[in-house]
Amino acid sequence: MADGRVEDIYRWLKARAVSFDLRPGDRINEGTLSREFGVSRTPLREALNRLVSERFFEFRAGQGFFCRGLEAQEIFDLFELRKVLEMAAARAACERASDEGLRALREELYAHGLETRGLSVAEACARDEAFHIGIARLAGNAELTAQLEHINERIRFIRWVEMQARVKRSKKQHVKIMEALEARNANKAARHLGEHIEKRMDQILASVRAGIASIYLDGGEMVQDQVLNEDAA
Amino acid sequence: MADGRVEDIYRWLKARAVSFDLRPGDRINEGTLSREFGVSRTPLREALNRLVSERFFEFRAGQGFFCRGLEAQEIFDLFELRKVLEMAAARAACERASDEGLRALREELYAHGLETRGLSVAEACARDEAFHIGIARLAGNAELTAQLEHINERIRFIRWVEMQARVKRSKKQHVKIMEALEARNANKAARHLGEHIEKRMDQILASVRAGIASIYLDGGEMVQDQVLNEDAA
DNA sequence: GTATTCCAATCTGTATACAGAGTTGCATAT
DNA sequence: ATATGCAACTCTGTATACAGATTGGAATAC
Repeated sequence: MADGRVEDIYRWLKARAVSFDLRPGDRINEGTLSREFGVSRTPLREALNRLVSERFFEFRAGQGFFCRGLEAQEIFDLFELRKVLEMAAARAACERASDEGLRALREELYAHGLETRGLSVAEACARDEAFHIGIARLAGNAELTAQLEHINERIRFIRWVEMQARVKRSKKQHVKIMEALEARNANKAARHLGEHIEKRMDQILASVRAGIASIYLDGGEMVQDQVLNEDAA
Repeated sequence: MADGRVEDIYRWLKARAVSFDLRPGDRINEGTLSREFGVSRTPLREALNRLVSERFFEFRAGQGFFCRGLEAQEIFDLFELRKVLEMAAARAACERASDEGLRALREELYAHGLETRGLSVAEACARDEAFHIGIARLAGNAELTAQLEHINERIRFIRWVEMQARVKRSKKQHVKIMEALEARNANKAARHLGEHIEKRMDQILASVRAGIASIYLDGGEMVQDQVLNEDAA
């Protein structure tokens, strides 16, 4: 006993929900899913209940669990929330970050954060997230960091879709943000970050539409596995 | 079947965790607790799993569930996060709120939000939260509002402790915030809110200590049930 | 007196069983 | 041909059963 199966199921389900491998709005058949993972329904439902609290699944009494939807307004709100949190994190980092912390972030950025050719969309996105989470860590607020990580998971699919379309600016913007942080210029850091994250509703609508298309297009490869090969802008 | 017992257990457990009726760090005995609520362990564990994702309980493999701790650093981080979110909400509200929305908020504030004498700490805190959540609603970002509500639940116990000590300034500050919102002066609204929410670590430490004392002082009444009778400041 | 080891009781983690609600599909009637 | 009702099946929601882990305590050794 005592080995945590729930933890494994939880991660497996979350990964499938993040990537919409389970389609938006789909009803979860507990029997099928538990057989698929080789466990009973009990721990499966425990994992699902955790994910309900994290908004990756919905629960409707008498009907069971459903995969989260993919709605533009929700994504828009999450991007706005992310912007608020990251700008606050950058300001706090300018005040509080240790010099070693800043140096480590810069080194990581220059070592792995600026070259995306040959990477899959998922890998490139992970490195982008790593830089942004790195800033949040420097702000020294664990709750803010955790909340940001959660938001990243919820918008990750849309970020994959966007990233497939265009990578270009990200790298230059990251360098500018890093420079502002090292100069401990809170206003500049926050401004660059804000512009970097800001999305208009029409952009999000387009990405959501593209995302839905790719979810229901069974033939092709998954978005996150596409390999990037643009020249660095 | 089909009636959601899990939902009821979830609310019951959350209420007990919010008020530290279950003491910080306490191990949860599933058998005892399920008998106490009159259900089996299965739905109890489903509810607990939800609350693990919401940080009201911890889960340690092989040992089961534990009530959340009460640690000053976490509370401090949550207050800081709350400040960030509320200031952003106020700015957004100044831009986007409808005139009717603002009017409704003001009327609610003047009707029920300014008189605390005779109220219990829990009631006074609920009215304070209602005003702040009202601002967030005017900002029109459902994710931000939900996140703020969640933070409020996690810091509510400490707010009860604080409120028992002093009520005074809140009311005047609320009036000032309301006036800034109606003037759609984003900087002023954000500044007043920021000052209103800001806490120093030493204040939080004092409240946490007072809170822990009141949790383990079995004799007295619970903090949240104390009745306020100060003159309005 | 203190530390250690072993045993018993307890409790967790998961599977399974079961009851009730919902759904699907076929057969029959109009 | 369409609609309706009944029956079989499926799936959810919860209880219970059971195996393995953990904890607490007593007994023993030092």
